[in-house]
Amino acid sequence: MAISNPSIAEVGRKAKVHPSTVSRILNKSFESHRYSAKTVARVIAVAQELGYRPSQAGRTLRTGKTMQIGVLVPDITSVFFNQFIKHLEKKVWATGYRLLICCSNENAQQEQEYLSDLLSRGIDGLVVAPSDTQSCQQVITAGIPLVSVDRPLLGMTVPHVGLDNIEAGQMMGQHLIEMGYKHVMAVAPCLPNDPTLPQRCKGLAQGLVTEGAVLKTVELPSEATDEQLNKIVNFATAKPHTAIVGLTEDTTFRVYECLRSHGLSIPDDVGMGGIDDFPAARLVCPAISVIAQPIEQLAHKAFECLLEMINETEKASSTIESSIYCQLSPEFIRRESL
Amino acid sequence: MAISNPSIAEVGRKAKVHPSTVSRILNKSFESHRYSAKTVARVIAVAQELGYRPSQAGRTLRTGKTMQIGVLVPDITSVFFNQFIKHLEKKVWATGYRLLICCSNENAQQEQEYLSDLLSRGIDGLVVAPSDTQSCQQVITAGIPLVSVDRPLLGMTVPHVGLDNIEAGQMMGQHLIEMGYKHVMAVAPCLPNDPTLPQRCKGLAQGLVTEGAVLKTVELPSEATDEQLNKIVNFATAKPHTAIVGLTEDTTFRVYECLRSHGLSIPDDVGMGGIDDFPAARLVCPAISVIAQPIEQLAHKAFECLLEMINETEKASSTIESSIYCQLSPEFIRRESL
DNA sequence: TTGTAGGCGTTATCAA
DNA sequence: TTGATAACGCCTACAA
Repeated sequence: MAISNPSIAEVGRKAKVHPSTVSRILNKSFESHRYSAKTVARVIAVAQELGYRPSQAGRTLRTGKTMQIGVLVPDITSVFFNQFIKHLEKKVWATGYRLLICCSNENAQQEQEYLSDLLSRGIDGLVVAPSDTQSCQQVITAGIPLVSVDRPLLGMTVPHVGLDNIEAGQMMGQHLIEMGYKHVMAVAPCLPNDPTLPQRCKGLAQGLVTEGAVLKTVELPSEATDEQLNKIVNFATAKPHTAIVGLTEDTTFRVYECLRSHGLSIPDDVGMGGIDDFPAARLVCPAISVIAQPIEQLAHKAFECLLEMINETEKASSTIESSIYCQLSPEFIRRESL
Repeated sequence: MAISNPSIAEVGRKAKVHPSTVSRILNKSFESHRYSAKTVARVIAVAQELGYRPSQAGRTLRTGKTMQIGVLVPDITSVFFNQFIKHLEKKVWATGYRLLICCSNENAQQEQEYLSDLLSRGIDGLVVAPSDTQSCQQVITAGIPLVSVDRPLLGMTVPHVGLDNIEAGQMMGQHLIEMGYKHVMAVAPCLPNDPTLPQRCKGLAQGLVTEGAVLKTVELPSEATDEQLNKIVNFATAKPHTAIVGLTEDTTFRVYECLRSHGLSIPDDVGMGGIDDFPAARLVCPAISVIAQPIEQLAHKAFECLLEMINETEKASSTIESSIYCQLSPEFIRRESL
């Protein structure tokens, strides 16, 4: 029997004042109403004594605001989104908002349902790393402030905060040629709706500007077959000056695991690098050189952007200049594998 | 300007029926009210057309249920809680509930505030891995169904689902003596309120039953000083047949990193093991032998237990037999470091 | 300095 | 087979 929380009415009854008085005192809204210090003290005391806690449901119904922000990411177990959420949460909490975290598992239908549910529960804004192009349409239609992170929603004038993936690829490519690698294989996860992957590839190609450099791209499914793994190993051992680049933390992890299980020596037999950093990359031996994202900055920018939109929609000034497209610079972390 | 969703009233207006009719049709609550197929179809069509979405706030105010479940963990970035949440979420979603995820950062005050906030927003139940002994008191007082996971709330008759930590320690200890190790150091994080750590130690001691076996325990703060790290290295190199056991994934990671940076060879110079598994443990070379938890099962049991309590409190049958204490068995994963 | 009344969206109870 | 009404807890324009 969930003990029903005391309402504003009960506090008022016990303090011998009208509920509205309680509301104003507890919310410190004294613009047009000033109360005697005695009353204020009494009301606060009673509220404390009764353990009064405002009902968000009531408040939301009245004000239309939930003070909740939705976050939809494709995968909550990846280090990147993990950290992102952690930073976002810290920032968000400080402003009184709370996070409603959702995980689409890279599944378009699940994403749709999740968003629909969020809209139903009520959110004041949404931060999304979309795994589907269309799922956010309903959020836009509902007029809820929206920011995409990591993966942009191409052609949808939604503000975006993410990595400069071209630059990330270039950085890696340039380092590769500096180290004398010529044959490079980029390994990508099978995510046709993730526009960051072709961009990273494109950057990689742009960075690999030297006589006879070759870039090959291959997709590695989540449950890779021996055939697919062999393809990578064959590439790695076929020629000298060969390097493999994982385009995401997951692919980097799995490729590294594969190369090692085949007894290949890194970086002697083959070079190895990755885009996105993760703890294991520095623990393994040889440690893996990676391109890291400024995750905290990403989270901060995304929330600042969202907050601005929320405040604007409140003022109904609707200066929908929502063409913010923020690209942050990556950082190369040199370790031992390249 | 967040477009206000159509309400049940607007659907009713357009479909020429009373709001309550809409409500019952959309909720399929036809026990005492049967409507003509024509009306039903029309209402559903209009709802669809208008893009009607029920307002959780209104519903909550009326029913007292939020269909939200709080999850409070000390650290969202640890692999263990990560996976736990992932599994929990999948299970919870299927029953119509949603997760409100909170991260206390091992901070008692933050935990208090979080819980207070959750109570204010309204949750139908709470799954908590407490980092403080008292913070859950307010949840109990509020009469909200509660289950602790991982870390039990000692002496508080709150249902618990967690690992059999004694058994986990024993398993590790037994393997240690089988492999001929005699001098063992257990490395723990500085978490005085985590009762699983002493239990893991206790089990370890119980497992180390052999002539001349020695168990030493040391705490490793989050930002370890050189002195603390040297202490570990000195222990590792002082005598033969020495092994180090990380009591959590974090300590295991850091100790391994430290041993390696000091050029120690594992397992030749020193053995290394850990309680709790994590991806990096199998990627490093030598791979780390660990005790793994049945995380998915943990999440399932915890939710089943919570759901039962929620349904019971609803029926107000209040058979508060809440003395469930569920301990799951660990699994030893032999790799190369021991 | 305090009170009053209305309504946010929903559903349960009662009536027709 | 359908409708009317009240109430959940809160906030706020308006009145005293």
